Amino acid sequence: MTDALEPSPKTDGFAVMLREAGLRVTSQRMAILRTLSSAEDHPTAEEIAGKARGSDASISHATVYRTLSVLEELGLIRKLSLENSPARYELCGDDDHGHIVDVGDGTIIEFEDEAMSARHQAIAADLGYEVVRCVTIIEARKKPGPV
Amino acid sequence: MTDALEPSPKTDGFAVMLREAGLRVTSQRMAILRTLSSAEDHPTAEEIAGKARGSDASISHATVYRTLSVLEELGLIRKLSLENSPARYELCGDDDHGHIVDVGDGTIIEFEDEAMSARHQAIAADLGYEVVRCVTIIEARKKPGPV
DNA sequence: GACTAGATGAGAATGAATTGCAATATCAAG
DNA sequence: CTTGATATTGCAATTCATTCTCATCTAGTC
Ligand SMILES: [Mn+2]
Ligand SMILES: [Mn+2]
Ligand SMILES: [Zn+2]
Ligand SMILES: [Zn+2]
Repeated sequence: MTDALEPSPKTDGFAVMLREAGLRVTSQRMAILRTLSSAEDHPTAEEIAGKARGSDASISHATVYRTLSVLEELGLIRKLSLENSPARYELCGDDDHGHIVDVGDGTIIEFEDEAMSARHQAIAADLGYEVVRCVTIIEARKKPGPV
Repeated sequence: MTDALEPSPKTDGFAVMLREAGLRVTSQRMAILRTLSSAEDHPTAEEIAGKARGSDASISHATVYRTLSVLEELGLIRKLSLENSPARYELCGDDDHGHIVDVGDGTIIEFEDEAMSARHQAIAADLGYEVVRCVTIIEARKKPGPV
């Protein structure tokens, strides 16, 4: 139940990161960052726009898209391109985590798997590459419940 | 240098699979399947349309999209939704393979990794899911070549 | 050869994302 | 605290991939 609309140590950090990148700290950018910071799920650009308007009314969707691009290049957020649906976004911690998408209802479950991440690094390294970003999406179906 | 436009044991197999699924075997569907069958890369729908028109002139792009959906549901092909670009398609063998996308030039390299696939199954199973499909995309940068 | 459900072609429509441009706001400098 | 340079924004129009509508066509069946 933390208030997503107020400054906090976490969001203040965002401001610093923007400045360090030579970008201006605008109310729109902070509102979007706060929205992502308080999101438990993986919202789409338009969902982010809707929530961000709660703290800073009338943020245009053009600004949302532009800001999301900027933040992604900055490495602050991650974009998930799922099939047949608009892209979804999340703040990134520095973990390489994967997503299970329930093909039944679209639920997204996150998971971390050290072995998998290690494999990604190794596979890329073998081919002379250095990992920039990994996307793992496991589309899966709920198994018939036990008993 | 095999001719992609002629029937072959492989493409005859496609016809059988279509019939078994209760679908009609049309020249358009076969042309698209042959195109994918001879593709070394991961073409987009429009690229597929262009090549398929070589064997069956004037296949509409609507038909290409419709056919690709049908073939995907049938499990004959796989759709890859990469970021910031139209979807790409490939025939699927029954292997769960991943893709390394060179962030420099967009090159797509395929890889198979038994350990990784096993992890996918295990992770899903742990959460009570059964894998339908896995997408692994490793965006990576070429490492400075040795000497 | 005729019938019929399924498939196609042409183009309009949709929806996500991007862009041009004039107006606005950030922030460094004075 | 002002000012000015310029990054950023809002709005609307635009692009682009993909989907849809519907009249026409065709594969498969008898
Ligand atoms: Mn969501
Ligand atoms: Mn290609
Ligand atoms: Zn996530
Ligand atoms: Zn592939």
